[in-house]
Amino acid sequence: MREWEISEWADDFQPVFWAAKRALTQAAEAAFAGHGVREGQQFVLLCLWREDGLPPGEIARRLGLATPTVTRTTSRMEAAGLVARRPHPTDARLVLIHLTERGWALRETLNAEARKLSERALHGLDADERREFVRMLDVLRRNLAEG
Amino acid sequence: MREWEISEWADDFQPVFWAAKRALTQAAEAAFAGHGVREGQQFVLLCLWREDGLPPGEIARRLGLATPTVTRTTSRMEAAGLVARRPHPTDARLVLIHLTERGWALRETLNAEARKLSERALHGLDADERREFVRMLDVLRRNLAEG
DNA sequence: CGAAACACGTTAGGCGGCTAACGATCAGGT
DNA sequence: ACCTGATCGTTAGCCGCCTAACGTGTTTCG
Repeated sequence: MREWEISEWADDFQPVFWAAKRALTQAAEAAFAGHGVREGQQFVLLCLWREDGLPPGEIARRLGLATPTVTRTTSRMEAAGLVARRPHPTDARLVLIHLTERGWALRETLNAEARKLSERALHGLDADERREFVRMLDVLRRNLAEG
Repeated sequence: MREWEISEWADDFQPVFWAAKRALTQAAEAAFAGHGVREGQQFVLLCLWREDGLPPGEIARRLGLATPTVTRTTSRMEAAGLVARRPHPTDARLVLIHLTERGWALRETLNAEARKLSERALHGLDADERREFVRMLDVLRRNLAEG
């Protein structure tokens, strides 16, 4: 039996990764939804907790996202009362995204929620395995990063 | 991008996974787009190559997706000439998704494309590491699977 | 000093994922 | 035979992600 007859793909890496990705996305959505934060917004918050008052393009650059993604995400977050838009004092092209009190207030809560989620996701893997796992994920990202 | 020295979360597992997931999604999109197949549709094709003529609900069950996702995806694939809808001979509730000639013809091409993508993604990891990686991804999925 | 080149955010539109609600069909119990 | 309850596919609408096109403001250079 030749190898390509055993499984369709050379290995089952892609289906397994795909399934894991959807599982984590859904679990994260469930974990954050109760606090009015949608999956994906947590990384924007993470970014702003580290440095508040960034323009959308800079957030996109730091998170590796396209700028329109950040524009629309922050619009929704603004509607949800998490952030506020303010004009840049000297450069009228720029818009600065600022955390609201509510955005700051969620910091500890969401960090705890994220820790719980990671713990649940990685349950059964010891510290070495977790390190290896994160390392391999990063290898993957670097391998696929263009430019 | 290299901006990830996250100290906010207990570990940086989630951001790294998130970045890897987007990288793989985009790379897969790029790999399949030239053949008129969009990211996500490859798994429906994989499913039908194994067993043609399945109803949407069954495809959803096998792939772990919600039924409406499959309904819409197969609609787009129908418009793209990859599959065709046919009524079930005895049960009028069911719709059977059949591969077209074009859907069958892409089998080897897309498998080759997928192998290339996996090879590129996992470059630098030996066979043992790849097995471990896939195993840990599956642990993750099982840990997060509800029910 | 003015026009071209550049930088920035937004809008428009597409795909992939989801849940909720709807309509149609089949199967079971009375 | 009929009404009830499952089962199935589709529609509608939300969010996350993307690219392309647009409009406005800034910078640069002739």
